[in-house]
Amino acid sequence: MLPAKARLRRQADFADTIRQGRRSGRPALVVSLLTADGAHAVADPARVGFVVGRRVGGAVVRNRIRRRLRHLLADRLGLLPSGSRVVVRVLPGAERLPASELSRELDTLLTRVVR
RNA sequence: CGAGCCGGCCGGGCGGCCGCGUCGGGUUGCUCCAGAACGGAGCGCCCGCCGAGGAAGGUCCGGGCUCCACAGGGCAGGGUGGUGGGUAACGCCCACCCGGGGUGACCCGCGGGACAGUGCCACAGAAAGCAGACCGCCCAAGGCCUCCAGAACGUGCCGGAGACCGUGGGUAAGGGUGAAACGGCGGUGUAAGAGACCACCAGCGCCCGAGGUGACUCGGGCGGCUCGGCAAACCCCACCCGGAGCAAGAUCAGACAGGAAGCGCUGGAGGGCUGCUCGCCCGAGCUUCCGGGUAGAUCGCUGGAGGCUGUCGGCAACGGCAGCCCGAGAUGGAUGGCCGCCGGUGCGGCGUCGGGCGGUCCAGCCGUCCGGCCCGUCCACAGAACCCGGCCUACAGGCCGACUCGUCCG
Repeated sequence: MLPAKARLRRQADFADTIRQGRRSGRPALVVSLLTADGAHAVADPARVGFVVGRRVGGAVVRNRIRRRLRHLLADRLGLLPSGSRVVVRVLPGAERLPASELSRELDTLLTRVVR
């Protein structure tokens, strides 16, 4: 799981990241990344948030996909630029992917976005 | 053994690696406060405890809790509806009564009132509520026709019988329709019939006796002989209900910018959280439009109508007493992720082994069925958000117990 410091908590963080960040998508996921601009944020670790719409499924399904992704992101926090913010949007269908495919999808999107 | 019925319970298990949240403890890590010292706070790190459900769900009832100054009367509105009990309370639960279903264990019932009133009863049917009568049955007089007879023939007339036609009257037994048709059956009776009368039965009303806290049941007598259903139509009766909801509410921090119009300042605008009204009370601001700002932290927040065991009372729901235990508190929202093994159950596999049957004289081979093993696949419904008591809905599979019916054995 993600430690508490690495989570996006505020509505404004989500809105900024999705609107201004670099975005890359696949049929299952969409990843947005916003790198830190000011010098004040360089010391902070990267922070991650998830958007799972109601169309994905019921509460149980949405919780599960979010947990799986959170575990995957926790292993990859070191790859992200420090101070950056990441939002992962989950599209319907992602919950049916097996673990290996889900991690592969996430990796391609992350490398594309980080560049 | 088979079929059924009722109740209770579980709803994956074990292991490896890596993680998350609250709380408690430690800290020779870093920063800050305080500084003589003990120390305190935050961020880390280490250790330990605990960490989703039977429905956490739908949000349909009932409460606790919080705020609305007090929570008063009437009307309106809403809800409930056999009886007795349980409970904080309920629309819930238990027991019983009544009605219906089942051979039975059991199951089902939104179960007050239709002489307080208004209204409705589709289709069919003559007629759907208070009286009436479509077909039919019967009687009377009339018209017309046929037949018989008056010893023969023709015509007419008188008499008798019958069919048909319309008229007047008597009937409600029969027909047919319907969810429901003015009691059922037998007899007396009659022109035909009819509770017109009689016996029995059903139903209604009244009285008496017995049992029960009661709903009600059982028994006896009398009466007039019979009077439909729908209140989940309005309605009537009895009882219950103030409103909003944890985004309740409280504290702290922080931000901003006001302007215009209208009404009013104690003979009073406006307000007291569903409407109207009476009463009581608060009361100097209120309403609309334009423009601007904030939506952070802490508390509420989990120990409670709490669980488990024993015992006593009670048919039971449940309650009393005693002992033991502490079982989530997140806030972009923890309670998990990846993998392996085991366990289930159904499906597929022409994979493999064994057996039965059929084809061929046999072996072999082929077809089909059953069982074991292996491989693959599948293993439900569903995620706490202030907390409880219920209801309803969803749900793969499994376990336990009581009882009923049928068959067989002793």
